[in-house]
Amino acid sequence: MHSNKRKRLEAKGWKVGDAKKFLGLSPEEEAYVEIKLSLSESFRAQRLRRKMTQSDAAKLLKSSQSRVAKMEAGDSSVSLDLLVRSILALGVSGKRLIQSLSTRKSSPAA
Amino acid sequence: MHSNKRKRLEAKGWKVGDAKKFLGLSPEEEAYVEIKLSLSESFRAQRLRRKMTQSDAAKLLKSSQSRVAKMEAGDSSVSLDLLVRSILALGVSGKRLIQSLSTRKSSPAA
DNA sequence: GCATTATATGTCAGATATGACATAACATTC
DNA sequence: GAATGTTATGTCATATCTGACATATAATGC
Repeated sequence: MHSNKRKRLEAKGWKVGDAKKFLGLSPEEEAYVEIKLSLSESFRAQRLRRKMTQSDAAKLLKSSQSRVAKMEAGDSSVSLDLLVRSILALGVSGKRLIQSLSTRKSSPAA
Repeated sequence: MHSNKRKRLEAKGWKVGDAKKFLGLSPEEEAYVEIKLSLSESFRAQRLRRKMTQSDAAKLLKSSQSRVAKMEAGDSSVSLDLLVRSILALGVSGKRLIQSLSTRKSSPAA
């Protein structure tokens, strides 16, 4: 694993440092986690771009501040469905959502 | 709505023809459905490319033939998570999965 | 320092997705 | 048209996700 990727994951609380578990992830598990993290970061970036607080976003999404925090933290209790629907609800088009998956640094599509 | 898109959705059992409900979908709801359909079709294409039956795929995914059928039918009971994890489990890389979302005809990214 | 605001973490009852099963509908070969 | 193989549809108990709440931990301004 490249160190910058490791850093990204550690920063999200995946505890890569001491986790045989993570290091043992199969390629498909790793790709899945990367897609989720990428969406998490997209969501946060879009929320901040719109100068919304987590509570503002929660209201828009008819969710709660705590769930928004978990979404942005890449918490394992958050589904891809919720992430995708939330990003779309912020006004990002399907096209741009997908572009963001392809164009990010350390992208799952890299 | 373009007639080719309508055709795609009708073919998947979304009953667009008589559905005010669908025609009334907001842009984000429509984008979400399009992403799901796109993944459904990707999954089926990949399964067939590997010359697997739905039962073969179910075994690989530790799921069931009926759920695979629902995945491919774009059934609303199937999550994005399951679709994405299943496509990855067939051996498609994260990169190619995302590319397929961008490059298809009538893509959600179009 | 201490309010105030924003974000993070833990828990849980209710909602939704899941694999499994039964069975139906289609297709292909004989 | 019977047999066989494949895919589709309906249902259900269990597993997983969800919003909500409480509360903790930053961060910012005074």
